[in-house]
Amino acid sequence: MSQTAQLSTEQRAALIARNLEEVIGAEELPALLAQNLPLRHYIGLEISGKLHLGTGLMCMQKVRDLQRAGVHCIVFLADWHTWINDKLGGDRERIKRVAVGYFKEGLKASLAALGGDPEALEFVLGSDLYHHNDVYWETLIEVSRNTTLNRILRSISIMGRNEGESIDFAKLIYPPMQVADIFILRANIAHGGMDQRKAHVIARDVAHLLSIAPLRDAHGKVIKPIAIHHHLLLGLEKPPQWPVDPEKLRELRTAMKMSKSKPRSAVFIHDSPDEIRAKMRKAFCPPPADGIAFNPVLDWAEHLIFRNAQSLFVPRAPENGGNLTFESYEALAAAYSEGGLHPMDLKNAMSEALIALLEPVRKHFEDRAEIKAMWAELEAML
RNA sequence: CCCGGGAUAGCCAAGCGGCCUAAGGCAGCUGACUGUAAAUCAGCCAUUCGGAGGUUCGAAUCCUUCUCCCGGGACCA
Repeated sequence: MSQTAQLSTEQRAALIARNLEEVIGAEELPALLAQNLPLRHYIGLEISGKLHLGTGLMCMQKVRDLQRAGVHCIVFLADWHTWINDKLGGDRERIKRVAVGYFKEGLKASLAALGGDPEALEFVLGSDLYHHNDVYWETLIEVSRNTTLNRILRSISIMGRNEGESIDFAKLIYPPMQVADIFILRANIAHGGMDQRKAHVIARDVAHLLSIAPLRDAHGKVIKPIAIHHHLLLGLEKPPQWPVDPEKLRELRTAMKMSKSKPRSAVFIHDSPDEIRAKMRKAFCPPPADGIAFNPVLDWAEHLIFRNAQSLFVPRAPENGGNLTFESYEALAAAYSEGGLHPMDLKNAMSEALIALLEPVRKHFEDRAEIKAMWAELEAML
């Protein structure tokens, strides 16, 4: 905190807003910071399987930034949302155990590896938040009263569902619950990947319509939560249409995000070095002639490696030109585009860089029997 | 509770009494080719058709029953 005290409002705002895909309500941020109000952040995570780099690193990278900016960070372990979405077999007691066991450990280890403070990170379990909490349920109804069915239907389509596919009614309760979570946790900053923007936008739209638990600033004025959305890492697979239509690039990137249900698309935070190398070797990595607009390996270099390391070292055999070091993503992308870096050398470099970045996380899971046991319990549920 | 439709591999899906130790597609796996992946080519991938009975020389295919899913209706003091 002493470090925070030395940061100017501008510096804090810059830390909060950096490396994001978008900040909704950016213009409200300086005023909020100037009030010296203790800021609260929230990111809600459904307990739905092994932690991949999108959750472990992309989310926690931002948490680290926020902590440095003096924001109190909260991970909301959404066990009810897991239940609603039929994940992990629906055994609620086990979901809870996995949430507070595996998920918490994995996220703390990831945050620590990225230079954040895991001890300062607050974890709130959905079940605990909802238990005997009238204000929560009242807010859920208030949010629902101020949202239309059409809007809810639109917002659930992002949960990986296809049009026309039949769903049970509980799925419709999911988005308003997510919105209520934000207000009941009194989060000034709602954080998630780009796939979370619909729920966050609803939260902002209803913010001024709530009477039970509105969000207020230091002067008691009702305010909207600021929504920050990080980049969704590309999965390592080839997209369905290739080459990609530049017009559709944005939606394709969302559709092609890393996913735990497509094991080839994702690297998990505790993958072994050999697993990481194998996945990288199989990754879709189009040659420079095809452009670099859609290249998962470069995407990871930009969003994971250069956000956490000064450089990327490329080990190369002498006959292929010898070793290389890149100091920035721009330099790397330029070299790749010009054909000065072979895809395989890029992959090798990325494998080793990721292995190094994840080394503390892997050790955390390997060294302690009880943590390994949590991981084993989760694997058994998949 | 009633009527109707359905249940075939991870997913989609053909077959509707013998040629089914079940077509095809997607996904996946292995190999070839590329100094990566992709693309392409070759190979592998359900002894079994939601469960249990029965009819028959013979059933995924017909009958009975149970379970589950979908659509609709009924109930609504």
